[in-house]
Amino acid sequence: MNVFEKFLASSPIFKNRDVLRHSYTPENLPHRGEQIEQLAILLSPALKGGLPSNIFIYGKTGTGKTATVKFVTNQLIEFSKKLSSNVSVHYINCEIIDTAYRVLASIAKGLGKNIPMTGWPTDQVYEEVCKTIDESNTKLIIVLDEIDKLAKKAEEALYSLTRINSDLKKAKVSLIGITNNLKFKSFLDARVISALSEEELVFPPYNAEQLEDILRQRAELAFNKDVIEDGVIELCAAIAAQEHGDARKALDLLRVSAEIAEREGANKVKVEHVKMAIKKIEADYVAETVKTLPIHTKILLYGMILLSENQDKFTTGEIYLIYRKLCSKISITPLTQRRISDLISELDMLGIVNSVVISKGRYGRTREVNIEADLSSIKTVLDEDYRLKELKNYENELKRLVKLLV
DNA sequence: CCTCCACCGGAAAGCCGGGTCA
DNA sequence: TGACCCGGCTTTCCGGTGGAGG
Repeated sequence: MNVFEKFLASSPIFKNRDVLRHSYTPENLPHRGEQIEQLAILLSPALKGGLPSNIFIYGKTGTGKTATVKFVTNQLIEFSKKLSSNVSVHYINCEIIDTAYRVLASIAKGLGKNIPMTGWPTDQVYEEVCKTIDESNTKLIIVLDEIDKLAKKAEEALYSLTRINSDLKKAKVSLIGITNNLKFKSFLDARVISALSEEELVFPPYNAEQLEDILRQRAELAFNKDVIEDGVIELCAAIAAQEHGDARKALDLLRVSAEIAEREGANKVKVEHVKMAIKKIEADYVAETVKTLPIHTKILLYGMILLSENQDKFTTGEIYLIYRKLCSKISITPLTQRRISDLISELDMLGIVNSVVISKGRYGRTREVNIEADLSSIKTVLDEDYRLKELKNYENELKRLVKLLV
């Protein structure tokens, strides 16, 4: 039997797993009716030959911003074809396309004009883009997803985009900016903000009930009949609702649960699979986070793990002492305590450790730290770092030092 | 009630790599 | 091409502080 044969056999659980992926845009969006309606109203002038206002959309991750915009713009395109009015939409994810140059090149490309990846001065590209847009003679709607990623690098470009209509003769451009950064407004140039947010749309987080509806709708498409046991969807929804109502998280959780069930050879997804999925997602997060940490933070964590063998809470001072020791062993120049203090806060933000500032009276004021994430997941990742390999040789010496501290 | 510990955490300046502009 | 700028990281400096012990 060919090794691939068993993987080809149709899954007892999944009917179509793509439905659970982030990239999937569903045919209807539960509990976003209001936002869809508002967006449609704002965009409708494009169909009547008018110019829609620029729109700014806020909302945390997984609140359906991108899905809603894609949904509405797709409908807009569809409808404009019926009316044979000339409307087009260009979607840009600013996390991927993150410089002024690339944004402009991307717009040009969307209209069928290729611009070399590098080489031209930006203002020449801008002129070229204007020309191209004008030639196309269309109502162009540009969607800038994750616009905060762009703003830091290319504020100037944003500004010129907001004023592009004065450089156009026939065509018209309106912009839709999307961000999950609620503080975005405060650090952007006021001119740009006021130009961009002629209209604003806010996407509130979903609550547990709404998440359940979303999950049920997708589950219907993604799974075979009756493979999801009672309580599974409710649990996924409840967990995601706790973490700011993120639909993306809820869908991930459901998908991973089902994948675990499938791998186990089970023919139903049970509540216990969800519990395993929660653990797996958590472990994956820790592994991924720790892996990408800078070396000093890794050393710091390594030290904390050593400390945690003898005590479950430690102070900044203790951590710093061990940290310096570790640095000298692998000949890396240590950072100052002030910096380490900040690194500990960063680990706290990432949810790897937990730190609280406490006062021990006569014995000073310090931060009390304990490791929150799964120890063994952290260890595994740290052991993979070649720069920390050397430390294995000093294990006994280091353990003795740690004992002395207690 | 005062002291004084052991660190917190803000401010500012230095350093460095990468990008921009004339 | 070199001067210049920018943002992230780090150091230096330092005023501030909750509460156990006197």
